[in-house]
Amino acid sequence: MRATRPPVDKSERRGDLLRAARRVFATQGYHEAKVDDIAAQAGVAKGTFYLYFKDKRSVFVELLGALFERITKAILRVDVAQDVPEQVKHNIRAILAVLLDEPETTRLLLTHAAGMDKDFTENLRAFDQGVRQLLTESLTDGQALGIVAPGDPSLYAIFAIGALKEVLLTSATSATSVDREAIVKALYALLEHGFLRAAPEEIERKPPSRSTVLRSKKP
Amino acid sequence: MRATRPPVDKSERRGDLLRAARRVFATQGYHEAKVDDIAAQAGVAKGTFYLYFKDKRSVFVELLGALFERITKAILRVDVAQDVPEQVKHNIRAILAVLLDEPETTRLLLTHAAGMDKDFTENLRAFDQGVRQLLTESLTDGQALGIVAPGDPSLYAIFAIGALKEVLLTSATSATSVDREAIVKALYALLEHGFLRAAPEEIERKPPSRSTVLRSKKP
Amino acid sequence: MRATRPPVDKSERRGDLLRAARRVFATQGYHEAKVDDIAAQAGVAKGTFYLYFKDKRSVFVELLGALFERITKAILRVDVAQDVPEQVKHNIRAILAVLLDEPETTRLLLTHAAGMDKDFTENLRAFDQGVRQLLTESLTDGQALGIVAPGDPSLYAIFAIGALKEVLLTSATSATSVDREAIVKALYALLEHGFLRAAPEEIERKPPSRSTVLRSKKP
Amino acid sequence: MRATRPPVDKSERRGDLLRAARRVFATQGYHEAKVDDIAAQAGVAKGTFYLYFKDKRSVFVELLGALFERITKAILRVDVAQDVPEQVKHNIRAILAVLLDEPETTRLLLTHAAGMDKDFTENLRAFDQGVRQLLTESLTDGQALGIVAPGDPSLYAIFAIGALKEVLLTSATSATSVDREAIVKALYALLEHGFLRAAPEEIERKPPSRSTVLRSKKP
DNA sequence: TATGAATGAGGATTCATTCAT
DNA sequence: GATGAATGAATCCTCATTCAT
Repeated sequence: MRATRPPVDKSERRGDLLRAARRVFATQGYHEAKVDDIAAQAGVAKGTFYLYFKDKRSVFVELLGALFERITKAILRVDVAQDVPEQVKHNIRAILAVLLDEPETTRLLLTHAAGMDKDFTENLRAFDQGVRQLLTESLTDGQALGIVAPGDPSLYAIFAIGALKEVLLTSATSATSVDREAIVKALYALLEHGFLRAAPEEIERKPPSRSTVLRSKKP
Repeated sequence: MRATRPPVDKSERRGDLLRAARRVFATQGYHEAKVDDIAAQAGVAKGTFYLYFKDKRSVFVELLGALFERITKAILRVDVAQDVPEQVKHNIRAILAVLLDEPETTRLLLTHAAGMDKDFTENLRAFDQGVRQLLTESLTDGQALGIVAPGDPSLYAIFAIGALKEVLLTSATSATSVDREAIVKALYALLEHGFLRAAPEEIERKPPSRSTVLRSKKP
Repeated sequence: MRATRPPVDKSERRGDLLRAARRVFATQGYHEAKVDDIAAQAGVAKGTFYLYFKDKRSVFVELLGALFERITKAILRVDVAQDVPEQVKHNIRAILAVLLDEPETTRLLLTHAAGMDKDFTENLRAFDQGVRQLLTESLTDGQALGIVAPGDPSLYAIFAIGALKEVLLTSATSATSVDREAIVKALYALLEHGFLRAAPEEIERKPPSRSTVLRSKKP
Repeated sequence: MRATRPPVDKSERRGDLLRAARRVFATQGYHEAKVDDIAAQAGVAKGTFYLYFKDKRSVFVELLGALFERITKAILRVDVAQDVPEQVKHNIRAILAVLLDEPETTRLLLTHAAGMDKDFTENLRAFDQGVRQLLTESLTDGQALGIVAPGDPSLYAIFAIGALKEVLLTSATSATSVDREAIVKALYALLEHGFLRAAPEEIERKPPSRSTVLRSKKP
């Protein structure tokens, strides 16, 4: 009846539970994850869970909150006075670093966060909003400087974010590991030139070479 | 025990319930949606729901199944022998038509489908897979013809899908209505040229011709 | 949400619930018995029931399974080389001991088991079959030795079982306690001589032997 | 929407439903039988059921009530001044006739009636009581005349009834048809002489014929 | 009469949370 | 702190019964 596992260094407990929760949530999703499962995964009794967390929801929120923070920190506001391409790539790289290192949390964010809760969905939207906002502003700055094409900058932000999300989702979801730098390059290339080269009239106008030039990834 | 409401108009019921379910699921998410809510929304008693659907899950599945089908039908495989840009735009337009007309179902798909069920998540992945596959193949064809940039075509597919998903999510999520044709153009422009013009020096260095011309499409 | 009742004495709970279920099932029958009733009878909350049993059906099955086992153990295969009458009486006595000590379980078996379930009915039939089979075999052995009258031994088995069942049912059903030894004797007497002495003239008319004649079915 | 099957002779309906109910109840048991099943089996709509019967329970009660009546009518009180064996056999025969002709109703009575209802169980007990009573009285009369062995006559009644019930149950339950007259003879023989011939000492004492001797045990 | 769509009471089951030890 | 037995609110689903047509 008493078990009281040797005080594993005390404050380890909370981390154990957090990690356990992350794994269980990522595997089963929020609703199929039972507090029992989390406790079992952490190797403690169910009651212990409640010594460290107010309730099931709050662990989930905490896990994603921490992720939000890390992502937020990882993103540097692009200074248009500096080397923009490098900053953009840096941001992509940084976000990938945060999220690909924690495929479980990524799964939480990208596949299980939405199905959670009305309240939390609001949270999530707020975060998304924030990121989009930030990016939109940078793009607007960029347009002023002519380094971003004219057009709706928030649409551009959405596209960029969507593209990034989808690779992350795919990576976090599939078992295969990925070549991060390849993603960085490919995504940056997309932002800079797209990947469609279909412009017949122009192709006709500019006879031989050029498409090569066009494709010449990123000078 | 009572038999109240006269059969309204007969086969309306099923449609009513389907619509009610769509709304409730979209609003509350699968788990917060109670069968009672759906019935109430449809203006019938709880038991009536079960006259038309096996269980709560099956309505959800049916709603998304129908959506999958409509999306699948909407997408035309790009024939690289034809006018590619137009076909690409057509596909974007078609998908937008299906999903922007039903923001609720779109919300189901993009925010609530994942939180459902392990089984259903599998379904969902299969659908995603299918779409990605199709697009990847088209892109591969395109590469052979030089109208798609070299590089990992499945990465391109992922980017394109992600960008599209994100606009859809944003649109379906925000109250504001959107200018579809603007989205079509902007997305197509992204695919064709990206939006970063990050190397002014180079642009200057490479005077009049191509890239400028090419890019000048939109303004 | 509350955690009330201190674990009493620990593993008592299961037994409490089992007993409670037995009583409630015996009183109300399987279908009229609500899980709430069982929990209430055991003095615990409904949820507690499910800590110890998978579902309502499984308690019922467990109760009867245990009974089947006890009955099966109680019955000794008659060794025709030994004192047969004593063995027969022993078996009667043993079965009575098992079943009269638990009138509630007996009621479960004899009046509520059949109304349960198609599946369970099958179970029940199998048990009946087994007992009948065993008895039939013994009787067949007995016939070879001339200590069982000629005739269909399975019919004899059925009669004996039926007679025993009916006393048990009557006893378990009526409030009055019974004199077990009286039952043993009376039942044994039935098996040995019947109770009808209906043909005085014939007995007189047909002097010594020919009881064969007497037996000659239907005078 | 209208179907109104051609008025199959009107009063047929009730009989159809009764027969349908009998079959369904016999097959599935009272609780697994759905009113829908009965209506379907009778080839009418569910609502029609309620035009002829107050509720589900009442059909069941009616079916068994009719059976009770037929059984009651079939049993003739034994007149000890007449040919007793023949009367006994007649009763056995009559009961078999009623019940073996309707194996379904027999199944209702013997396997599904008990699991029904508290109220109905009372009903059933009353009927059983009545039959037992009647038989007990006859046996008591018989004892006065010396044609029934001494001993508790109600116990004898119980045995006889139990033996009969069990054959009926077995017959109604197994697919194989049975030789009624064989049952009559065997049961009567049981009542008259039992089937055990196990009396070793006596066997030694009465060399040749023995079985007669054996049988002479009680009188 | 016959129909069958609609109703909603009723009950089994789950699981987050509490709290006596 | 740790434990895990106990709790009961919350929901899904079934199906006998009703009644507008």
